[in-house]
Amino acid sequence: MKRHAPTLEDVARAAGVSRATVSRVVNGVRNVDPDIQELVRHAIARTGYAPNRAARSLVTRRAETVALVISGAGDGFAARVFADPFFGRIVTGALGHLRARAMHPVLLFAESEAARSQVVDYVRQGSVDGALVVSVQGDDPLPGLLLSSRIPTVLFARPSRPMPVSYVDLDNRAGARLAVGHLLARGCRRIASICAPQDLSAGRERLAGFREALAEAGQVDPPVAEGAFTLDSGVRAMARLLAEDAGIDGVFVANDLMAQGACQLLREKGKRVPEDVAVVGFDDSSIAVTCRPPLTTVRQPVEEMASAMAKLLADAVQAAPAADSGVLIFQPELVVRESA
Amino acid sequence: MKRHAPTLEDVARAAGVSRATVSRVVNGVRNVDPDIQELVRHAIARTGYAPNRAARSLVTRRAETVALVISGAGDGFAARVFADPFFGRIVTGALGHLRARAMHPVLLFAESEAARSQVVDYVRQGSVDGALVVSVQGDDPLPGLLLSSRIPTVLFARPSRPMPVSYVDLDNRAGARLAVGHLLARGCRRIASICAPQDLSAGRERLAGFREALAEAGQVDPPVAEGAFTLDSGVRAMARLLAEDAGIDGVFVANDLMAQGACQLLREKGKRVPEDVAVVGFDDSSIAVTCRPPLTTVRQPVEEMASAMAKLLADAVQAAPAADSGVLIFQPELVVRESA
DNA sequence: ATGAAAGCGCTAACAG
DNA sequence: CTGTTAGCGCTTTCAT
Repeated sequence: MKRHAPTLEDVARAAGVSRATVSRVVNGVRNVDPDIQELVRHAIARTGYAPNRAARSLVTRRAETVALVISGAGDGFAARVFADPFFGRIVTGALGHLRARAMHPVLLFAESEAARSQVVDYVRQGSVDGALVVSVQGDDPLPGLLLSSRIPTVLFARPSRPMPVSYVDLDNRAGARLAVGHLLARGCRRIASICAPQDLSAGRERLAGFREALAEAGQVDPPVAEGAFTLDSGVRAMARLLAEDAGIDGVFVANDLMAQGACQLLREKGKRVPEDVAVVGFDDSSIAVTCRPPLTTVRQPVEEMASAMAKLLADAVQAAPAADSGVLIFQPELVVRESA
Repeated sequence: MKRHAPTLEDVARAAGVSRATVSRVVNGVRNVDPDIQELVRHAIARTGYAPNRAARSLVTRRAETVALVISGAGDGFAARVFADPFFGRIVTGALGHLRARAMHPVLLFAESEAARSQVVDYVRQGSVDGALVVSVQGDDPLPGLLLSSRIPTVLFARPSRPMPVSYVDLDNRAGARLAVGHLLARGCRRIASICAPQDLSAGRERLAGFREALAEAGQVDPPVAEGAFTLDSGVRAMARLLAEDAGIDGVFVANDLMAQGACQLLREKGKRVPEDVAVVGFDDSSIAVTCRPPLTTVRQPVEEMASAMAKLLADAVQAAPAADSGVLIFQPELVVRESA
């Protein structure tokens, strides 16, 4: 048995041609005699050859790989990410586009200072050609680090502090207005909100849209409680809201997971959803369907957005090292189910 | 501005030493004069040098990276994976160990034939030193492919067909017996099960343990319905069970997600949990806590198992190419909450 | 259309 | 303790 994996050299010898020819066949470069191609393919199959990525990457200066970084913080971060279908949609969307471009996606978690710098090292070492990053935390230092390392980067959602970087985002303000409009239309008179962390651009925008729409309808200073995107935090926020004003008859919640939490608490407090309190979520994640009752929610076209993100990155990688940044804003859509 | 990233050569020049010396400093090899070390470190910082992974990997024949492959099938596979906290626990556990060994985890999805062969290519190209694989599907061809590519591999759970590969697993049979024992002890007389896919070893073992324990207590041929680990399938399986025998007063469900589905259906049918029907889940995932009522469940020490898996792999990578396979079996534990 | 040869950036003997 | 040197496996001009 051979010690090492077969190399181009081995295949060349087996086929009786030069390394260069085998390389051409492997890479599908034309200008190779069909007969010889056949010969080489045979030799490849016989030897069980697989190109060595490191060697190739060393000369092409390409890894054919992009990082998909989920950046946040706290204990059990990975566990939390895996409890939220939202990320599954992002991964699905990005995968679709990357597979087509024959780019390998590599999922990385940056949940701590140490992990973050490991991620930065990883990309700086040329292991990937670029990074797609999803921050769950406001003021995430990662985009800045990546940017100053001159790594092609595309963010999901606008960075909390302005910087020259590409990103895709949802028109969050419009989403909130959609939700409030629906609540108003079904006759709610006392509307509250469980908002997202305010250090996140999306969190601020959704709250701003909520307040604007409500102000236009004449309700000022509505009850608001902040959650952290988790189910638990939704339960607690709803409890606070009820304590503040027991007469609430409509709630706009900044994501589906917290909306599910709100529904749970409401039921425990003897309130019927939507008869006593109508609830509108955000994201249209799979939870919206499995929740009891199924959630009326603001649909974010996550898969499309993630796919666009991948496309933006692929373009940036292909182009000059410093391609100019692109921004893509998507429009939300209201999906009416039973909770409101 | 420089065209390319700085290389060892650049740093060496800047520090007035040879490439080898810089390399030694970078890799923490001793035998380097402290003063020179300082000098070199300075030069590294000034130039913003980061070692090129491809070049290093080419000579060391190490990628310092392992793949964590989640293998299954079907549309929206990634989405389903991200809806199940179980995987989050695996990732968390594996990450802990890998980070300590300065190994980079790369999460890969093998949800289709095409994706699977991409994964195999990826590992065969030497992009990773080994693979940790979690199959959600019986008869997964991936372990076999990896094995015949002579890639160090460790599986989560026993492969459906015997093969010389390392794996960690739970004593699933014991877990089922724990659950049945509890149901029996609380007085259930008519116990059913929502089992997992029977092409999975874990599915077969849990069902076997269930039947054994019940047979010993004198209940033969209990009602059984198969689910697919998803919430939806749990709902449907529970409906079938009830249709078959309305007198069921206890259910052993093969995972928490399906148990949640069962609880939902039970409630809709006007049955109280646990008063009318007691439900025991499996895994002790985060769902067990957030479910209403919180689930009594069989705890699987997933994080520990995943960590052990990573350790097994790291050892295999360090050792000879063909280190002998190791098998580690963990014991389950019953966690009593409110559902039974 | 094919081959020869020059590196890509790094590590690891081997000298000194 | 430090420098010199020989590749690792591959792509890519440049000849032929």
